[in-house]
Amino acid sequence: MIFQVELKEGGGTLTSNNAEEATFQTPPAQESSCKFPSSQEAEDASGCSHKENNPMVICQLKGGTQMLCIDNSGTRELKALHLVPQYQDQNNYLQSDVPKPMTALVGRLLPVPAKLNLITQQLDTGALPPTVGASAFPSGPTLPGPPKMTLAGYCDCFASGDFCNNCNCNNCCNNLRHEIERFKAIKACLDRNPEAFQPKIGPGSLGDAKPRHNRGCNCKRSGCLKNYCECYEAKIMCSSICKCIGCKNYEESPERKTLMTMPNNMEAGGFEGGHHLSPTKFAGLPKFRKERWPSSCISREVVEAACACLLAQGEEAEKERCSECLAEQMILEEFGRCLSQILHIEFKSKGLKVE
DNA sequence: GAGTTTGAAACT
DNA sequence: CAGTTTCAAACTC
Repeated sequence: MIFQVELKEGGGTLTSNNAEEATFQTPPAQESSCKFPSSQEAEDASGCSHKENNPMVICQLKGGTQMLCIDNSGTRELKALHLVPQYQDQNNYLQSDVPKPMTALVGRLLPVPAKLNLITQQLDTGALPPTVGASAFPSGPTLPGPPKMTLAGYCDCFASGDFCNNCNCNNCCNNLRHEIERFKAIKACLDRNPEAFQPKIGPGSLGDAKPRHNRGCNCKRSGCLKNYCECYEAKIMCSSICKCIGCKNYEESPERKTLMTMPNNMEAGGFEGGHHLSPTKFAGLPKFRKERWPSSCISREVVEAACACLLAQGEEAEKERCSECLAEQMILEEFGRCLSQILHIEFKSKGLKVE
C-alpha cells in the first residue's frame, strides 16, 4: 500500500509517493518543497490545518498521511514525513509495508546534510520546544521504559544522523515511529554542541592538507596509541587541539614508530598522513570498528556515484509509476550492476583475473 | 564469552 | 566549567 499525495501548486501538480522525506521524492523541477502563495490555498489543497503563527507543525492530511509543514520566509513548504503507512506487529514493534531493504536503502541514500537540513529548518524557526536531555522525551503507554538512549550520542546511528536499522538496541526510538522525539533529541544535542553531527575527522586548518580530529581527543591513559583514542583509531596524529595527557601519537614518537612497524598495522596501509582513514568515520557515518574499511578503489566518490545511480533508478521507477515491488527490483538490479563494475575495477587494479 | 578498561557523551 | 555518571567499544584473559 502506497499513499499518494497530490498538492496543487499554481496550475501544476506535485505528486509525492512513499518516502521518508519529500526531498528524496519530489520532481527535480519542484526541488524539495511545494510553495503556496497563501495558507488558505495550502489548506484547501491538502487539508492541512497549519496556522500562520505556528512556523512548524505536523499536519494530518486527508487519508491519514502526516506531513511536516514549515513556514519559510512567507512561503509554505510541505515535506512528506510519514508517507509510509505503518502497523504494529505481534511484538508491538512498528513495521512498514515497504520492504525493509528498500526503506534502508532510502535511509542510507540520503546524505547526512540533506537529512539534517530538515531539522535545521525547524531549529531556525524555533518551532520545537526547548528540551534538556532525556527528560525531554515524552512518556506514556506508547513510550514506556527508561530514557531513550538510542536518541543520544552514545548511539552511533543517531550520532551520524541515521535511523537505526537492524541494530540490537533496546527500546529504540531512533526511527520514524518516534520522529518527534528524535527531532527533540537532535535539537538537545545541537543545543549542547552545534557541531554534534559534523564529522569528527575533517580537513585541518587552512593550508594543512592532512585531516585532523575536529574536536581533539581527551585521552589520559592510553597514550593515544590504542583504538580508544579517536585520533589513533582514525589513523591520524593528535593535534594542538587535543587535550590528551601523555600523548605518544605524534610524528616523531618512538612508541608510535615501533607500533607502526608491527605486522598488525601494515594491513590498513600504514599510518602516515592519514590517507587510509575509515571512510565511515570521515563521512560521519556509523563506526564499524571491527570491520575496517579495506584499502581499495571504493573511495567516497565511488560510493557517492553508486548511490546516485541507485537514486536515479528510484526516480525512474517513480516517474514510470512502477509498483513498489518492481521499483525495489529495479533498484536492486542497479545495485548489482554497480557492484559488478566496482568489483571489476577492484580486481583489475589488483591484477586479479576478472571472471 | 565474561570481565575490565577506556574515553566520549551526558549529566549535575 | 569541572567533576561525576553512563554508555558502548576496545581490550584482556
